[in-house]
Amino acid sequence: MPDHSLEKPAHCRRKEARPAEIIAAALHLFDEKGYAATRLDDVALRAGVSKGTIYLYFDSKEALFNAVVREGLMTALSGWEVRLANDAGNSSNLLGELVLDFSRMFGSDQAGAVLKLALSEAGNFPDIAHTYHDCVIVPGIDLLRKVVMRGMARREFRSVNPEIAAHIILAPLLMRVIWEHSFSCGGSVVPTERYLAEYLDLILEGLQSAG
Amino acid sequence: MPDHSLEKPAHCRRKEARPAEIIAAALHLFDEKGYAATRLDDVALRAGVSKGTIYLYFDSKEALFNAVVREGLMTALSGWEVRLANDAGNSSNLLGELVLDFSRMFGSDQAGAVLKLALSEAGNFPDIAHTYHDCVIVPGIDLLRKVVMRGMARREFRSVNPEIAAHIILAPLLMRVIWEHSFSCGGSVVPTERYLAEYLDLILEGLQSAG
Amino acid sequence: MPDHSLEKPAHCRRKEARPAEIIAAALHLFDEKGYAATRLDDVALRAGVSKGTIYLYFDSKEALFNAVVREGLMTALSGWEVRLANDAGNSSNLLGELVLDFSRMFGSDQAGAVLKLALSEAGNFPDIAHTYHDCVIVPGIDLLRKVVMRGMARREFRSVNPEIAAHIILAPLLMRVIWEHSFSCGGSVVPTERYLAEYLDLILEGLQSAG
Amino acid sequence: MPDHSLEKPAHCRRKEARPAEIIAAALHLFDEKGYAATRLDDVALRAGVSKGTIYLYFDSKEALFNAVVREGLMTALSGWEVRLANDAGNSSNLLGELVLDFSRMFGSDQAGAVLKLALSEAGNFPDIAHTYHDCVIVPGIDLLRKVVMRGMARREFRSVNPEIAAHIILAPLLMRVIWEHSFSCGGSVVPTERYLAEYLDLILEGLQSAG
DNA sequence: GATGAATGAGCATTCATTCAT
DNA sequence: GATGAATGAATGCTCATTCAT
Repeated sequence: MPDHSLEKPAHCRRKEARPAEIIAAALHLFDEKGYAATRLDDVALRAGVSKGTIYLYFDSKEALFNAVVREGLMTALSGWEVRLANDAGNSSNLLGELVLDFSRMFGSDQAGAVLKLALSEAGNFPDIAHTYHDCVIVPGIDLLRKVVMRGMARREFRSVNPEIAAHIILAPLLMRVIWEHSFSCGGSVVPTERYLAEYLDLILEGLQSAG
Repeated sequence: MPDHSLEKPAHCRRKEARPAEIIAAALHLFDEKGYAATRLDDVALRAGVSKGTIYLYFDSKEALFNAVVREGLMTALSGWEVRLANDAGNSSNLLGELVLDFSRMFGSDQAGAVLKLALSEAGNFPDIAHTYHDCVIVPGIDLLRKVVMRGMARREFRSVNPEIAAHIILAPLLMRVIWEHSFSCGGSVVPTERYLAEYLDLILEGLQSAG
Repeated sequence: MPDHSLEKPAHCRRKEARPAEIIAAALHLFDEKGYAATRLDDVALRAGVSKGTIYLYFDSKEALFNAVVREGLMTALSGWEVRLANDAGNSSNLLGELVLDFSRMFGSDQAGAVLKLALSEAGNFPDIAHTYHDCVIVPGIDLLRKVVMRGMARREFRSVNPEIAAHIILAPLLMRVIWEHSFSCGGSVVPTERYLAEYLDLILEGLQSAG
Repeated sequence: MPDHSLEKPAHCRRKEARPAEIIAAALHLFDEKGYAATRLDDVALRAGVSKGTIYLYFDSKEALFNAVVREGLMTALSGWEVRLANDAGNSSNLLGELVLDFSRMFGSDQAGAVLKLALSEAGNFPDIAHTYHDCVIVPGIDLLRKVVMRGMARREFRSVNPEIAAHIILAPLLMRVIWEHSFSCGGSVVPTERYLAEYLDLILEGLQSAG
């Protein structure tokens, strides 16, 4: 046990940090055990606060859950809209980089866990499912569709339904996230690098082959 | 009170059907509300039995959950191993039909719901996750890999990593199931027919294009 | 400890008796400690059931409180309306007997405790206060007013405002109940018999003196 | 931030007034919601101080409650002992004025609320009940008894038990206070003026009628 | 003195599980 | 076999109280 004699007592840590600490602890446990099976005592323990403290910042367990998911929404793909408008390069490269960005985003604990959570608990929290859908899925699909359309416009890609193509491109990325949060103990899956490379190869070939 | 002397007593009606009825009721509710949020009272109500009766057939709520998932495993893709060994046709068609079969399977309430359940509750029930993985996912991936390898062997498909390709082919199908069980209220998504057609087109193009 | 070996096990006692047993236990404790300070554990203990059993019969603590009060309403002064219509006797005697009846009613544990409860908790449970007012106070005042009016009509009583007179006649009776439920430990108050005799004497003198 | 250097710091404003402000806020809320249902947060809010400040002046919630009731005791009928000793007038008038004084006293928010409180919470705070009894009820009854005895001594009133008569005279006054604090929403009750007039008429007639 | 963030014991409520009928 | 009343451990939430600032 480290020596705390020089530190400030726990209950004096800055008020501003608390909500984030609690959210982080809650996200971890919600992801691990699901909403219903997570006890607020455990969240408190993990956040290093007492149970009552959670209620200083969140009205209820459900409100905490909401905050957890909403917090995860913010990490979205900012910057891509601008880049899409300006980038002069090849659409295949663009798509490849976008896919990599998605992968990085969901690879971080937070966004991946929130995705898993939103999908798992959608039945009990329709509002959250809706919010997640509108704030993460729809913009993601949008970005992909725009890249596909850009490729089609520039004759780099053959003619496909861009909406559906976007869904199909996104699916393996999301699936992989769910995978890792559901069967993580499974161990020896294909490493992300190789998976992405093969995946991009297949997708791009499918899109480009008109050429 | 009517005279039932000539009928079987009501509680003997379908003695053997009981477990299946309970499982069906449980699947419905587990799918709708998740494991933890489902009350055995509600399962009993929906199955038309008393709460105590559930315990005649299942040792505990968890045992019931196990039975629900295990029941869903049985519907798997039987027949395909044989067909793969004998079919002389074109691998693209074969893949197309296999994909259609997956889609039909998961489109049924049961298998789709079990997939959703297995993924959602994997964190709390590693055994179930493991079982589901071994009994559904692995065989499914196996089938797909074999078709891909068959296509490659017959020079119908270009050279890809068959394991990864199988995952990528499966992903949009699974994703779609999850989608429907999570955001079902969303309503106006792309219809399955169109989705599958575009999806097959993209995948096959990606696989074949070496030609 | 008595020998229970020949009795039925506790949880098999007849279903119909339970609510009444729980209500009786709750009334006792609500009266003694007030609504908020009464723990459902204690109610359960006193009723000889487990805490969960209370919830088989009542939706919540508040619902139990409602039932307790509503139960106390039923003991009202039935029979008096008929008697008032038929009795040919002297109004003073009639009033004396009615007062005695009130006193007996509120002297029983139940009605007195409910009166105390309804008054004490009126602030937090306006509905209950309202119900109590309508079902107990108003009919009680009504009865008294009718007797006063009867006495006035028969020239036995002088002319007073019957509504107000009824309130004033009732007040010492109610006050005594509250007294006993509030300062009961006080001990040596005036005995009920003497109190009622003096009270009736004063009241009747006040009413009759026109003569 | 404005410059307060010439003013007293805000938190020093009315240092000595604080306890009284807290007591007033507490009385209001205790009266409205009862002791148990009143949160110290709300008391603090209403008193315009922080929760911790309450503990600068009162050791505990119960201590605050004690202070609230004790504060209410002080407004008692001072001056009447002297008046009783000296007044040469008619006892009926004297009783009438005393009753009016009681009515005025309990009509003020404070004394009425404290009466209601003392009665409602007597079960949980026997000490307070005892104190209230000794400091308010007993002196009040005493005053009334003395007036009754004075009237009897002067042959203005007939012979009654003065102790019991005092209780009966007090009862409608107290009852009315309880009424207003319990069913206040009721609205259209008899106005105090009329009530008191009729009440005095009845009581005095009852006392005097020997004449 | 005054504050308000933090605490944690306490309580209402739920629900899987049992068992006498 | 089937029932459903009864159980009690588990858990979300509240609020009086404390104490570093």
